[in-house]
Amino acid sequence: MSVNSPLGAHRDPAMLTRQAGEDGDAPVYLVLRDALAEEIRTGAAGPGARLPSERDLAARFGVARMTARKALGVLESEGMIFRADRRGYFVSPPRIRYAPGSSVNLMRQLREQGLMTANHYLGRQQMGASDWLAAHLRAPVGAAIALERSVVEVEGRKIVYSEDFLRLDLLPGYAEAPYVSPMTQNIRRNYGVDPQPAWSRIRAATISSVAAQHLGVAAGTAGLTITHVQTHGGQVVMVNRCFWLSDAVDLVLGDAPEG
Amino acid sequence: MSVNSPLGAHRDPAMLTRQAGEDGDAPVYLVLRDALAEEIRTGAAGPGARLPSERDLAARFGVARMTARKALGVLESEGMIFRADRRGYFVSPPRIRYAPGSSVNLMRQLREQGLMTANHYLGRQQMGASDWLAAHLRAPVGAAIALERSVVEVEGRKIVYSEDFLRLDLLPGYAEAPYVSPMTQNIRRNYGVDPQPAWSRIRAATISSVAAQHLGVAAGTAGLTITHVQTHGGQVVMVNRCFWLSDAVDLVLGDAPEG
DNA sequence: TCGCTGATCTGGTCTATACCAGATCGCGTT
DNA sequence: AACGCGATCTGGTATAGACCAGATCAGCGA
Repeated sequence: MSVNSPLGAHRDPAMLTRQAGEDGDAPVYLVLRDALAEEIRTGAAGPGARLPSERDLAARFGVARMTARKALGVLESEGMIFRADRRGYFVSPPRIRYAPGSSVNLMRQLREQGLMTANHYLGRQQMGASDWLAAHLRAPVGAAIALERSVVEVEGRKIVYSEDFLRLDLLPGYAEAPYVSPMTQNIRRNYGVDPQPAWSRIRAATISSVAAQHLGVAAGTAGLTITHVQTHGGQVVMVNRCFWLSDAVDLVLGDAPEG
Repeated sequence: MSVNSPLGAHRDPAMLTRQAGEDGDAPVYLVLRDALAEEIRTGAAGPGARLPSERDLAARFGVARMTARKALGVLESEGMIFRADRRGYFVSPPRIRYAPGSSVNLMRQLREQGLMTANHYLGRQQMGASDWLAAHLRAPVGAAIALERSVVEVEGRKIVYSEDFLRLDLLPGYAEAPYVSPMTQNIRRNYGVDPQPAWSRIRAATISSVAAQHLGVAAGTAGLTITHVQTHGGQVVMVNRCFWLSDAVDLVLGDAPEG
């Protein structure tokens, strides 16, 4: 779809004037949201299609740019569209499905859904355990930790920023070995440690600024933070923390049917 | 805490001027966010304490009201504060913990955390299955459904709006009987049906306008929508859909330690 | 053809102002 | 003490304008 998209074309700028009847006292930005949602739903604009710019929409619907921006923000937080920093707004593809409780790792789950995926490895850092990390690893503050970072791209969009924290004292030789994916399998085979899922936490909040940077979204973007803790023999071996763009995913527990 | 809170008092309005050094080119609203976050963290303002108004903050920090509002919006989406419609902003209590996979029902989980809770029953409606409902219930469109609605209040704040959809053809006599809580137990004892959790879906999105209304928050507020499907003998008996204010809860899978 | 460059487009941020409606609080009456 | 009413405070919405920096793209030069 070009910038001259069908969305909003041939529209009477006055149509968004509040009517005493139908829309009652609904805010203008919600009326505009509904109009856009309807056009996305019925229109020829499929997933990935570009929406008109904020300024375009504002002009066509006869509202201020900030009002159009707010309407777009609602659609974004509903997951119907997503924005790419300074490039525009696009119609969202269907949410991918991810079962955080499953033993099948993320990349494999994605491939089983027939999605085009890429795993961008961002490198390794060695560090001492922070307060947060020490509490989660049940290790002393300052314990030697390896941090592996990566970004997962699905259908051309980066949607997950992942951090793996590994206890080096329980994984002798890890610091000298190269990165191998998938990580759990690598550890199981080469380090005599069999990490088992202990517990996970799902939190809806803005993603960290580092994550936002790597995902190419504005700081303060809404997301899901999922923390996985894996143990072996009563000891926490690794903690995985990943930041998801919240509109990209449905979390599934149990055997959900397709769709 | 009164409206004349310590937050932001005795502050030099010029302090938010962008510095070439420390803050680099961080947006003003993020600088203000950090300042407020720091004061909340270190200050005497405990959970439930009221923050200064948007206009107050704007004046004290020397920024426009919309900028102060944006900073507050970030803190809200991070879960550090929450807003009550037209009443002000308040420091958030710690997130409650909810294990959606547990067989223990929500109210009991809350009580086990020592929280003050209330379950507001909103009444019953009888209806025909919509497209969405028919798909989830694996029932024909228009099938007879009972809808039970309720709101859960924790520590004085309404944080969950819940809808239970029940297949009346599988629960003879339900339509004539009064509402009994907890629902699953009621059904198990009185209708010869033993609902078992089949699958659940967790989605981060804005909550529905109906939910927003019942929770007393602005339309378009960010939330979590959790859908539970329960079956008996291969048939879907009930579907529960609840809307959580996303800053109020941590979802837990497995045995997470305290804190 | 390739690579650079500058114009242009886009969202991101920020200001200043205005009005509305719900929530609250104080004051006066009963 | 209880009630009612209005002033005031609050966030919610909306406008119009402005500037910035990253992304993009057309066109030019090597």
